[in-house]
Amino acid sequence: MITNTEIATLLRQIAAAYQILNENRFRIIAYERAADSIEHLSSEAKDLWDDGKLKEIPGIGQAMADYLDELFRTGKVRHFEAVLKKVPASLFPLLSIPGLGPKKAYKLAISLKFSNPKSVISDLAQAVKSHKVASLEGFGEKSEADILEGIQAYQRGQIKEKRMVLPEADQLAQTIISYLKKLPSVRRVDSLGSLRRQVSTIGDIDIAVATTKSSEVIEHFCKYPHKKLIEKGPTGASLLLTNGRQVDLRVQKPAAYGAMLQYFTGSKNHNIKLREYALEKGLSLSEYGIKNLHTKKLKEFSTEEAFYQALDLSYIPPELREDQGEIEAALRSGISRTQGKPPLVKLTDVKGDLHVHTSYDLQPSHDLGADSIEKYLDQATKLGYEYLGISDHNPSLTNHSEKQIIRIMSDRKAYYEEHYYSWVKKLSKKSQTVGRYVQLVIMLEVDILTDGQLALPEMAFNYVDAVIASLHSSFTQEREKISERILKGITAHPKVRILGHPTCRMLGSREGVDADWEKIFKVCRQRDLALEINAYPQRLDLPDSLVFEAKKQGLHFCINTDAHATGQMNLMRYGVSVARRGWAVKDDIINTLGYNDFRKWLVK
DNA sequence: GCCGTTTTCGGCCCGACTGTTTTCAGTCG
Repeated sequence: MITNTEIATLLRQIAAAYQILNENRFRIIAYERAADSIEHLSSEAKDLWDDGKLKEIPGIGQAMADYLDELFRTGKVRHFEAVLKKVPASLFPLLSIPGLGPKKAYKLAISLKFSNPKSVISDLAQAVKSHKVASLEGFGEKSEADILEGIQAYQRGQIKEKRMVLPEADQLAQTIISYLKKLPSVRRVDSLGSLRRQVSTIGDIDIAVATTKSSEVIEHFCKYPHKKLIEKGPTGASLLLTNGRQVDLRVQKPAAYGAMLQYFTGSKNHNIKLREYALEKGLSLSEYGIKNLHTKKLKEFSTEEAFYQALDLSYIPPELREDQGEIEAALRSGISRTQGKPPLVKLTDVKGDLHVHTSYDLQPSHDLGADSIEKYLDQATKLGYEYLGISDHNPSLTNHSEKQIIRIMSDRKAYYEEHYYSWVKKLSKKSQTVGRYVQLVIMLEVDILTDGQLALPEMAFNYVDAVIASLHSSFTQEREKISERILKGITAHPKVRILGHPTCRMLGSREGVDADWEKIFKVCRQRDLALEINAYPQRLDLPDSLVFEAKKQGLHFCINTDAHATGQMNLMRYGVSVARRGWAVKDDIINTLGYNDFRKWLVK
């Protein structure tokens, strides 16, 4: 099967070929945009094709849809092949080298007669070393050195550190931010880019500083422990840290800080759409401010709020800036200013965590947690929660008879209740206030087996309030099979109320399962089931893009940490970020309900 | 080649940097 990445690569090759052939530059941009769009799709383009929905992809029109149709039917596109035949195939690998674009790569491939795409990069390195490049028109001494460095950077990139998960990036950014704040001339510091937008994985750390003494700040930044100073100029600097991570600093005077913050927060597509929108008003946007195209005057902005306001838009939270309709939405709410920003769900809205694993040994199919129920209750109290759901893994099927499992489950319920009541008792002795203790919900995380059956005998359901159903095996099943499996699992028992970490992805190590989400969402909606937004940093599952889709269909979500130790309950905020990136408001999230309402939803 | 609260034609984001140039093309974010 042809993947989105492969399609994107193919479209970028066409764009590059067209660039060399001096084709209309907007046609080139159209191909690049289509490539970006397909690469960032939340589902496989092939599946959309199956459903006849290719043209719903932004940047895919009639012509592109026809080409892709041919690609999926026959495995190739005659038009693409004809275009690619006009340029040497050996130029494409060269595009991976920083500093080389289509024109230069073409020039090199033709002039130096590179014919083998597999060896072209080492062929080029060889050519540079024997100074065959400097004499070419448009190249010089410096180009040779740059190309060599580019090849080395490319080779390093091959073994480059994986992208960071959010907490790792957060922590690193915080360390640097505290370091920068030591300087009195630093007025304000913010993270920028994907970290500020709370994207699930982060490449580089970008940081902004507002100051009137930019050179002093840059000097201070460059003294931060590092392996290599990559770049240093009047507006910022870049460091490669000893842990292999890159940090970019941008400085700006306070009066113009807002435009800079906006510009470098991105996303690229958000900024492009915003500039197009501004142009219609006769305004041109840049990192320095807003220029009136008639008077040619540049207006500066100290805050982002003022920047968006000057465009007649209500403030758009960074998590939404992905060109998914947020500008149109801000425009609508901007008509009645009082409505202000969209009421996205906040961390403080969350009233309970329904997915934690304790150390109580019920001989489970998977792992136990590290801490006792009392410790979890204490932590939930500390976090200000109204309720806590214990969702251990089900007892293993292979090691127990049905009767034994029922026994284990009944013992477990008795154990939790006993410990809960003595915990409450102890607490009420200590404090004067009566009532208002964290409520305990006895749940279970039950495997959906490969055939869609739940890994818990019918009788054992009597000992739980509700169940989270999750996949923990056979992630590579075919789309149709795994979709049926999930549907069977979530409808197998009325006590199933939540679909746990739905895609089962592991960031950086495992793709999510390939399932028919539209169908699954429909059934969840019919049965009023919640989709879990698992806040565990390697999961962040549902992914934000699917939250966005599910929300459109009116589904509810439950943000859980899946904590295996009490400390991990603090990771809730990353789940909230995912929800926000999917445009979820408080009412979309089941565990923002007060205990009584929540209980009404949970126990049917 | 895409796209539409100026919709089926005629537009299409902005600026920095760099090296090879002598006014700019190419690349990048």
